[in-house]
This record gives sequence, structure tokens and C-alpha cells, in this order.
Amino acid sequence: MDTKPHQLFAALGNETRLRCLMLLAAQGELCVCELTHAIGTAQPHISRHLAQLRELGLVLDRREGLWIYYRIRPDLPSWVSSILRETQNGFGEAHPFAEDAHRLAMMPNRPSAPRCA
Amino acid sequence: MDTKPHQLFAALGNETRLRCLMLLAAQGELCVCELTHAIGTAQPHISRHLAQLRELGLVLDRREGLWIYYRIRPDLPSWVSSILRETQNGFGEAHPFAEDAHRLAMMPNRPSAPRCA
DNA sequence: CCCAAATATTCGCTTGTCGATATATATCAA
DNA sequence: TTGATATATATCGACAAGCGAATATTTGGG
Repeated sequence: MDTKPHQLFAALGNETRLRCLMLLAAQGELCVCELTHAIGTAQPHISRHLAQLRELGLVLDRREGLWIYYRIRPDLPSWVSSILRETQNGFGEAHPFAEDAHRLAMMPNRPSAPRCA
Repeated sequence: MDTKPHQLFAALGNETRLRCLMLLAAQGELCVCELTHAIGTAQPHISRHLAQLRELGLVLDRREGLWIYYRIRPDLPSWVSSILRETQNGFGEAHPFAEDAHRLAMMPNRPSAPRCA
């Protein structure tokens, strides 16, 4: 990640991408269908934003059968981790992030047990 | 500042705006001509981005004669301050922020003595 | 091989952002 | 009032971001 700071901020500047990252920061690893259900939008919409986060080096993906699990890249530069953590601390309980976490918890037929960070 | 996090990040997602904020975070208070000289671009360009930062509630301005001094709003929510501080700690010595600070220090005929935070 | 499910990609369109240029406003001094 | 300086705003065209819808790809099962 040799991302410039304004490039990171631009990535976080989209609400869908930020909601994905906050969910991943809180839950550790999630597949696309879980993110789609939690955020409540169309699957291609989520998929495209996840691809951007992957291209920027912010997340990693892993295939397991039909599902592709995304997680926040563990070896991010410390300033990036700090910013994600600050945002989560400041807003994890606020709208719309708390609702996202709640919808995820209520999701039926999740492909795997929730795995926390 | 009831700014949503993704709105803050969108503001920081433009290099010109981020450079302005980093200069203000380091120097305390600067007028438009100082920011223009340090960043090395056209004055309307700087002015417009400062207006956006003002409308978002990130900076305050103060007129003194012909000059208008901008400063980072002192009562920002703590998560905003944290993010600005993290960014400054991680990148204040890097390109292009270090060069900006250097150009500012070398600027002739500054309208006032530098006032540090 | 064929189907279904999960995910990714493409297309067309709308909207917004950015930068450059030109112009307007404000302040001060003569 | 005139002029000079500092700053703000308006306008324009180019360009990128974003979205919905449709389609393609991958995988596993029968």
C-alpha cells in the first residue's frame, strides 16, 4: 500500500465503501452476500465497491466454495489502521453502522458462523 | 459539525484540500496568499476549496484588513481531530506536505509573522 | 453436461467534481 | 473617487464517480 493519504480518504468518502469497511472491521471476515444483506442494496453495487477497495489494497479476498470472503488487510500501514479504528470507535454505534451490524446479526442462513476479529 | 464520516473523508479526499488542512494544522493560522504560495497554484483554486472546508465546518476564517486568515476550527469533534492528527503525524514529513511547509517558510513578504499552533 | 447459486463485470446514463479563466467584491490609501 | 491588492464567486468544459440493469463468470451438485 503506497496509497497517498488523499487517495485513502477518497475511498472512505463513499458511504457504501465505508459501511463495508466498518462491517469488516467489526466482524473480521464477511462474504459478499452478508455485506449485501447488511447494507441492504444490490449485490453488484457491493461487489463493485469491494473491487475498488481490493484494488486500493485495503481488503483481501478469499474464495471458499461459492462464497468469497473479504477481510481488511492485516498488514495495513499503521496510519490507515488508526484511521479505521478512530472511525469505528467514533461511529460504530451511530447511524447507519449500528443498523448494518444489526441486520447482519439478524440475517438468516448465513453461510458461516460469524467470525470476529 | 454534524458531518457524516463519509462526508469528512470526501473532503479530505482532494489533495488541495488536504494540503490546506495539513498546513493549517501545522501553522495554526494562514491567509489565502500564504496557502496559495505554499501549495503553488492559482488563488481561485485555493479559495474555492477553502470555501468548501468552511461550509463543512472544518475551518474558520477571520478578516484582518485585506487578508483573510483561515484556521482549523478549534472545537471539532474529537474523532475529526484525531484523524487530522494521525494524518499529520504520518505524512507531515512526506511529499507533498513537507515541500509545502518549506515553500511557506521561504515565502517573502508574508503578511504576518508565522503563528504556530 | 446442465442447472442453480454466488459473485463479478459491463453498459448506458446521470450527476457531480475539478481546474482554468474571467469577473466581482472588499478593503485601504491617496 | 480612483487605484491597487487580496479574496471570493461565476461560468465553462472536461472528466470521473456513481448507479441500475443486464449479462458474464465461477463453482458445485445432480
